[in-house]
Amino acid sequence: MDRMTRLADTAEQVFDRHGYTASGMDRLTEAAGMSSRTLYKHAGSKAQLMATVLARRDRRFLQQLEVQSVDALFAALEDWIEAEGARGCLFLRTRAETGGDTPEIAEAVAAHKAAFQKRIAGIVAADLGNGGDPVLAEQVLVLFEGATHAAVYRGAEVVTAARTAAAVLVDRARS
Amino acid sequence: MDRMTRLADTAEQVFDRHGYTASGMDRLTEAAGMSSRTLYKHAGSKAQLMATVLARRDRRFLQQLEVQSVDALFAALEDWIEAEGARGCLFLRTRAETGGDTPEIAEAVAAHKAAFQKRIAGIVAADLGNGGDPVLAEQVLVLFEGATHAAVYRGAEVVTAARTAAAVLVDRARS
DNA sequence: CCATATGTAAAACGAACGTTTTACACTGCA
DNA sequence: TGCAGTGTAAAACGTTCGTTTTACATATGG
Repeated sequence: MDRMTRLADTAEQVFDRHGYTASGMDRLTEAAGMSSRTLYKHAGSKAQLMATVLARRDRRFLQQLEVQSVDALFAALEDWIEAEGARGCLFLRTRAETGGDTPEIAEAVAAHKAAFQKRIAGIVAADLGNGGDPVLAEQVLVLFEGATHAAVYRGAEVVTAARTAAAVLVDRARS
Repeated sequence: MDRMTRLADTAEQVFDRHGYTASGMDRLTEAAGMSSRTLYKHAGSKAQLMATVLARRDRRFLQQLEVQSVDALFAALEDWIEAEGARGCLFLRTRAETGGDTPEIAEAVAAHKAAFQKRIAGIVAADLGNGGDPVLAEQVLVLFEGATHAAVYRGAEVVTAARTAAAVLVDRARS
């Protein structure tokens, strides 16, 4: 396991649990088990490190969402939350923390959300077996985002509620 | 307009736009137009100031949600976003930023979300005209939370998508 | 007209911030 | 044997953090 992987993995955990601004470089170097000199050589800066973390998380997250039905989409979210916990969306949180003033972070967030929305639209189209349904896709996206954030304080059961709600909407759109 | 009101109002804007940690006391004193000494006399500390801000926002937000139907609930969210913009939920953002390590903030967030969930359950019960429907209430909450957060990057139109989705679910529950 | 309260302006506090530098140890290849 | 390359440990950089303090101005009420 090379140093950049180890650094990005531990940084993702620290940033996710304590927030971007509140996570000092001391905590990151200690968690990654390397000196600050090595960290800066590999990561460039704190903001670049966060951008790297977000890019890797984007890949990992979208990989988990490689499904062909809306029901499987919410099943995947259940799996994700069970494995990672429910702390809301790291992308939106980070973007809000930095107020969009950090270009590399703002770009990583925008890229992720665009890809995410596209993925949802594709899943809805595959599920319906036609060219897609933009309104339904938007509703599924809202349910997904809502489940992600409501799970923070209502628990993982809200994903089930979102899942059955989505099933109703898909069923309606199919006929 | 007394000083505490002026302070809380401007602090809410600053915190909401730039985040809790990233908002230094200098920016707060300057925005509120008062010396740091006066600020600390009235607010106690930065964390207490944020807790005060959250408590006031909780009152204002729930006031806007004093409606009797699910449709009016999402209409109220549309109004809120038009007036305040879409930056996600300040409560969840602040809680995530502090990692729950600041008791007064964690308590304010927990109190708000409990009241919010109770309000939704009440609106669903009023709309259905019966004792309520816990599953439907959870689904409406997820749609509301989802619209709040999706609006950040998809625009206020997602609220309309959530609104029509909620109408479908309510209609189904009524029969 | 003095006393008290309440405010401002600004300096100062120690701590923590992100980042860079210094000094030194270990590897692998000529 | 020697020389890069890559790592660590730790001090130091200047800045900013949240908070307190000092010194001084202003208004109100007995």
